[in-house]
Amino acid sequence: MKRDYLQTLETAGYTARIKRISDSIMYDSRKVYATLNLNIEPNWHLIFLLLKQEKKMTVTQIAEVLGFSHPAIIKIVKKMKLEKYLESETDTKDSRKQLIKLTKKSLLELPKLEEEWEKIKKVLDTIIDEDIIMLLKKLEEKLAHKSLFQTYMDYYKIEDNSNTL
Amino acid sequence: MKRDYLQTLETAGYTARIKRISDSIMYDSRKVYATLNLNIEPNWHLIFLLLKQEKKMTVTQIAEVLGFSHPAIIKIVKKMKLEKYLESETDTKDSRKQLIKLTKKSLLELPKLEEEWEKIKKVLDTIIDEDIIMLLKKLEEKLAHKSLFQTYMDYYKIEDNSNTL
DNA sequence: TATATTTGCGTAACTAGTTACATATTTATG
DNA sequence: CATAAATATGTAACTAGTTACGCAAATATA
Repeated sequence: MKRDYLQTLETAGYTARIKRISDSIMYDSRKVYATLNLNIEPNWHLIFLLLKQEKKMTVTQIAEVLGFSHPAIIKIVKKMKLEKYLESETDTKDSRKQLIKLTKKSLLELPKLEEEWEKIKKVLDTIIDEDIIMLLKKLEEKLAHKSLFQTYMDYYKIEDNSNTL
Repeated sequence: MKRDYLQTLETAGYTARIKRISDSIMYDSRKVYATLNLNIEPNWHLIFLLLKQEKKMTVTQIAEVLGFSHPAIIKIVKKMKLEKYLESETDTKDSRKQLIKLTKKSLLELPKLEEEWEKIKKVLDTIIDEDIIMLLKKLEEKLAHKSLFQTYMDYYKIEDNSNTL
């Protein structure tokens, strides 16, 4: 039986194929970290880069900037704190806000991590070229303008009364 | 703070962006099904299409064809069985094998479901064009030839002794 | 100023996948 | 023919995300 069956499945196929690619990159990154004995998870990379640059950020800010839900950020931060890569302090002006920042350990290990990321980047560059980056942008613009769900609702003029119940 | 921050993050950004797109499509599909009061999950679509065509398949066959791990298929099948969309029988020639097939309920509801999928397809077609499909193929070919992990290992001539421990 | 609304964080329960391990059956081999 | 290896299914424990809900603090409003 053909292994590229997904390609024959049209709609369901496209989205599954995108997910397949995305998943395989993630799980492979994980394997690379494991092989290097780095106690780091793939999605931490984003947080490191972000906080290196911005120094202190709140949960909500990180979620907003990376496009995740805030509970996702809380989970990642919690784990990174356990590994002593992050610490947080309460904002003196607004006690609801938790200011999250890199620890000394992070800053110490960052050069080594950056070296590894550079090596991973070289490998990823053999897969992801200019065309793909352009296309990512195109897709993002389409989805940023209006979500797929909203497009569907508008297309068929369905009224979303999920908020009015 | 800019919302397209991911675009500045290079390597980590690309993979996160692909995941972001893939996730948003999935969660939006889920919303569409919910709005239509269809008690169906997005990834069931693939199973329906596959079994409609192939009639009977084993867990391993489905996993192979769709590119999932076999436990993933077991989970999906289990849920679809609970909703009476699938049933299975033990292969008479090889009692290890479970032959999975659509139920009468599935066959009865399929026309209606296909109608809905056609509507969803129209909306997805406003996002996914020829360029994107071509690119998907390109990416898949690169990854099919050699996994990212293997590419990394070969690139830096690291010996994978995870199997020899 | 008192009350209502918004905002920020956190948790719970869910989905979708993975790898690693266990068990049973079938097939291959000495 | 007995034993070893491969195959098929299933379970457990894990990751990564989501939505829905609760609570407290800050802000807006009557």
